[in-house]
Amino acid sequence: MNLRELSEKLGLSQTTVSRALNGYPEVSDATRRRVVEAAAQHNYRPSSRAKSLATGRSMAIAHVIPVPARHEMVNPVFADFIAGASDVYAQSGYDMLLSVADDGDEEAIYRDLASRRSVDGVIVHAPRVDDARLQLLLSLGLPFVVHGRFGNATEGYSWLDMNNRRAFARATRFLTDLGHRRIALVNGVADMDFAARRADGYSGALDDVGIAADPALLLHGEMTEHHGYRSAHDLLAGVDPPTAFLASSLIIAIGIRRACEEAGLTLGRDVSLVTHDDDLSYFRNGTDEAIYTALRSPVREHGTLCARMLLQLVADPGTTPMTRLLEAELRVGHTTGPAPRDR
Amino acid sequence: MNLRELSEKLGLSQTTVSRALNGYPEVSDATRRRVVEAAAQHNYRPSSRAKSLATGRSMAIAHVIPVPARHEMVNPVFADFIAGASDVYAQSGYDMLLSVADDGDEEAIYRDLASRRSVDGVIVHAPRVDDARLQLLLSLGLPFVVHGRFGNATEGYSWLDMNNRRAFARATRFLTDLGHRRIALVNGVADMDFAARRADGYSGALDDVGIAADPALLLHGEMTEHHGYRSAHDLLAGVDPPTAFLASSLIIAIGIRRACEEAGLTLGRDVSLVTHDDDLSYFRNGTDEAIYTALRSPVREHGTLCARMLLQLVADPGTTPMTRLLEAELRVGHTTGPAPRDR
DNA sequence: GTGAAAGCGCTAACAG
DNA sequence: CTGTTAGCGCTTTCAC
Repeated sequence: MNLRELSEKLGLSQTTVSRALNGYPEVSDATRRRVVEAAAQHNYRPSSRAKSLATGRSMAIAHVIPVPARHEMVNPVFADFIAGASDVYAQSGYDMLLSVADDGDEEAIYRDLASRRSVDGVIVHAPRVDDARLQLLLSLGLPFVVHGRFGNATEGYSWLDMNNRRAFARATRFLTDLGHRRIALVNGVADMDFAARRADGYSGALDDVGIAADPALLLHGEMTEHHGYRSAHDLLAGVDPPTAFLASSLIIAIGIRRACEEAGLTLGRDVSLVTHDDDLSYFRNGTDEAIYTALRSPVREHGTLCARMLLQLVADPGTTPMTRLLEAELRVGHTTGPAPRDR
Repeated sequence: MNLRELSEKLGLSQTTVSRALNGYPEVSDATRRRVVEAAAQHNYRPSSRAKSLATGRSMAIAHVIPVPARHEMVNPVFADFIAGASDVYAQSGYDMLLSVADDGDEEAIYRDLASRRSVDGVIVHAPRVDDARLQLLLSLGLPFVVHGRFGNATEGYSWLDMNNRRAFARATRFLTDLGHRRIALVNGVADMDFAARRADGYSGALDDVGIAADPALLLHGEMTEHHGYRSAHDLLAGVDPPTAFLASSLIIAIGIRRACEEAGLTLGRDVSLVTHDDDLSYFRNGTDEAIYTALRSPVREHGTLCARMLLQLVADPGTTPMTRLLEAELRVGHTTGPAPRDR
């Protein structure tokens, strides 16, 4: 059923039917009622492509998520983020386009999206410290919101980020206050912006209390259980092992926990663990928590916030860039404790 | 830059330019070269909406993924599946639309997709044993492929599934052969088709070797770490605890492992663990494996296979339904062993 | 309050 | 080999 058929069936012009359905005021109440009813009855919905072509707005938003080519791994935090965003889109009548980009041909994807005009805006994931995408996106003229930031370039575009530097400085400081002096940070991939800021917060906090950062205790890698396990395992087997771990994600923390347990260490007593917690729904359920001492930062909410920002930007392209810095909440529980005196 | 502008710039008709770009044979080589070059230079790509409207094909596929409303949880296996599928789409010039459906208004989403003609086909996720969606989808006339099956309705539509029944029968039999008689199955939500088949395989295998199934050992719930942990924890604290666990997913297995470790039990010695392994990239990296005894079943590959099936269906709507049943591979490692003699 | 007509940017007969 | 023309299904002036 299309507009023409529906209007013929009603003995009205396409114009009137269209106006009635789109809430234009100049339609009589009686007509509108009749039209709306017939539309519902015949299950009529305007073709999204025809509508897009006529209005010039595609009513769709793209999310471009990077997949490190060598691992073909998708970071599950995207799932939560996307769930949050898609709520917003659904409520506003937008569709969500998902593009999985092999590291590297991301640029081609953005160009494609822009020149094919398939979406009205883009959410950019996983920005790196020094990322060519920023210039590209600005030049493309496609509204976009970044989840995170592009290194020092923090102005001239819209982004939402959590205060990674402060969060990790705070967690580090929390551990040094407990007497820990050898604290390992099992971090994400080094050129990711979030990882750089976290490393920064960590080093800064050590500096503040006069502890010389040991490069061996700062480990970069993928956000995987394996990275957490391997890093912790190796450090614990080495000389002068850390008494505390700072994990850059819940998954990494789970790997660390496994290594600690295998080494016969009890968390919160023999060794402490603080993690950044993406609030992965997969691991949470009710009040129980697998890893209890965490910097809480709900990604799903990030998704809804970014989506809202973008829709606003799309609705009014003249808007000046919006930025939003969120603070993580430090929740203390049974996986941390004072540094063991004698080891 | 649109087709009109490009053709004017070249002094050719839109038709010729369109034909040159779309690889039609009747264009002279010289012209084609000139056109292709100009298109590349001006970064021209046809508007996808205009193209869709003209051709009647939207060149997009939707994935509808359900999110249990109460948990707002997204099962990460979707991420892997989608990564696999999106590869296929990218190569064939298709876009991927992602719809996150609150349990319940899934039907509205399919109707919407169909009547707005925003996609050429749909991948259906998480079918239930008795699922109203099957009839709906058939009546909608929108090509679709189901990842899994709709209970006993295994014909008249296209699906790809793994042989859940056989896989779990096999794993169960493997454990009974090792001498286990009390085997717990920590399964997914009961009305999910995959969970029903797994329970079926499990009970059948117990039956075959003359073990009376104890209902207390069959636990249904969400695919979360918490469900695994809680189930195993409770069983281990109860009377006559199981000597082996069968986990319906890697995440569940991780929860089970935690409960076992907390109870002071060593996997593969005091208690055995076999898991269905979705091959979640998050947990895999290199050759290391967190849980080693597993029914291997690579979801990412399921994604590419389903996508290929669907594209074929879309290309030739007359195709008879395709079905594909994959076998899981049982890999045996250090998390299983004979049943402990005395407990 | 309603309708006729133009046009969004492309593809696809049909001519030549 | 190239061009002319007529849509695809909607929205949106502009008239009435």
